[in-house]
Amino acid sequence: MGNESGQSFCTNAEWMGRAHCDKCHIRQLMLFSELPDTAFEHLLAPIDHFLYPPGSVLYEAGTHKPFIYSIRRGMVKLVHAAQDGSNRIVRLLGNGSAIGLELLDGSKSYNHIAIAVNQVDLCKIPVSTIKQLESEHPALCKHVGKQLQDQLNIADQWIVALGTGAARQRVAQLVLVLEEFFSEDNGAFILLNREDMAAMTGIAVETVSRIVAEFKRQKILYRFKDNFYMCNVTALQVISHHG
Amino acid sequence: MGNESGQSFCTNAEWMGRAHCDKCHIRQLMLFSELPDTAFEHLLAPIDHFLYPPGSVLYEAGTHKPFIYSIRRGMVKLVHAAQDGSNRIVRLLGNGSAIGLELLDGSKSYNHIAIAVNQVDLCKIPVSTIKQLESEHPALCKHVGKQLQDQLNIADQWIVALGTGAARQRVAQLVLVLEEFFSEDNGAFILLNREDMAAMTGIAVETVSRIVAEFKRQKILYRFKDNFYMCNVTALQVISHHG
DNA sequence: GAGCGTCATTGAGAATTATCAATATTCAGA
DNA sequence: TCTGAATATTGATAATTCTCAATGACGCTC
Repeated sequence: MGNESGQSFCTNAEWMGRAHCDKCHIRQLMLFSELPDTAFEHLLAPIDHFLYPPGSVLYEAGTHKPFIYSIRRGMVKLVHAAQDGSNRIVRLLGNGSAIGLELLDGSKSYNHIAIAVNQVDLCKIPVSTIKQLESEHPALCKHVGKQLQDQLNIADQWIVALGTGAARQRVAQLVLVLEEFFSEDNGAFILLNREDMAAMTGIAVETVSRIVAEFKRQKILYRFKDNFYMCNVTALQVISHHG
Repeated sequence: MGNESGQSFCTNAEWMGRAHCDKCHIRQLMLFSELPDTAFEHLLAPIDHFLYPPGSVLYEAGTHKPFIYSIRRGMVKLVHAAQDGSNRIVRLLGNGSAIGLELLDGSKSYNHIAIAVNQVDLCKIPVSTIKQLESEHPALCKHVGKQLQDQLNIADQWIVALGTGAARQRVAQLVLVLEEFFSEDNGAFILLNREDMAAMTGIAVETVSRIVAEFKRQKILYRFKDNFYMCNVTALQVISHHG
């Protein structure tokens, strides 16, 4: 089931150096917002900064490397693998989200497989460092709680939006989620491959493909550049609510 | 959309008196486990103890009464109401779970409608009291985080088990969830009505009914007493994994 | 115990979706 | 630019599920 060899899954990850949280320009978006600069002066274990190419496995369910990850930029999918080999994508997380937090609650292993969807820029934080910072700065605990509450809200939205209604409604909702949470500055977003879209909505790949192709023909969804797409939000909202 | 009148939804709730957390015999199961008895000596706002009959609305989405609830005994469903009037049950929570925690993260209103499924025995805790206790006992924050992590795990399980696969598999999973988390001392559990089962699995009521009736005919599911049922776990597991 | 309302079950046909198979498109690398 | 592999689209049919409608079962009140 899990990988027992002990070697890293991420031989292709690029080490970007030691993280300098005190100088991090996006810290206010991250787990360590509101901690003072001085908090990072005497860390027992260092925080490292990595760049993972698309498709990298950040961690596997059942493994127990003592790290949590804070996503600086990029998209990560959390996958549940069933016994029969089928996969279900449970959550899609992006800039500012922290993953692997289950380790802070005494869980001995990760609950999901975490895979980079596009290039992912993240900080790898030892659990011991989090515990040290939490003991020195109780406010951190509230930020961990906020992360969890955010993810709970996302999970609820997932259940409601992607788990209810006909296939066309679900795909419309999925595109809306991508548009809302993962569009770039130019307003365009990466359209995931059909297999991933199927694994998010619980629909067969071919059905997803048919619906996406239909949206494209109707110009509700259109390619902007490369793998970036744009969509007609209003039209998709109508579809998602009625069919 | 929401109820704007300001009057309580729960005119039928029975007040069981002021809670005495320091003497609570199930405190170790609840939100306040590990807090010292002395923590409850000078509460600014009191914690009250209520008994709600089945079907009571504990709170409504969009409302903002400043209370969170700790379930001592009973089952509560968290419901998301869609614009079109359809409902989706997002989560089912029982003994020891806390609900309404979104208020602690600055959310101005509840995220769901919370409804008692059977008789529910709970403590109603003012948000100000939680904040007071949190400031005096930072450890409480970790317990809130644990609650959130637990609920996140439940939500993930919901997505995987009840949102994937054919109707028969989902209903089998649902019965297994009821058996695992909500069975009484005698091993029997309440079988929800078909409408609720449909709202949990995203399946039509009639389809749920057909499948439940089929399980009954196959003696995989059988009535124990009153509205309490028992099931053949092994058979349901086989169905849930294969069909 | 009869009547009544609510909920569960069943039936039949329509609509949706899955499955298997073929074709088209895209993209990376030679 | 060509080629091959991977991915996306489309077609045809089978299976599943939804919908509308009718019937049955159960508890409650009078």
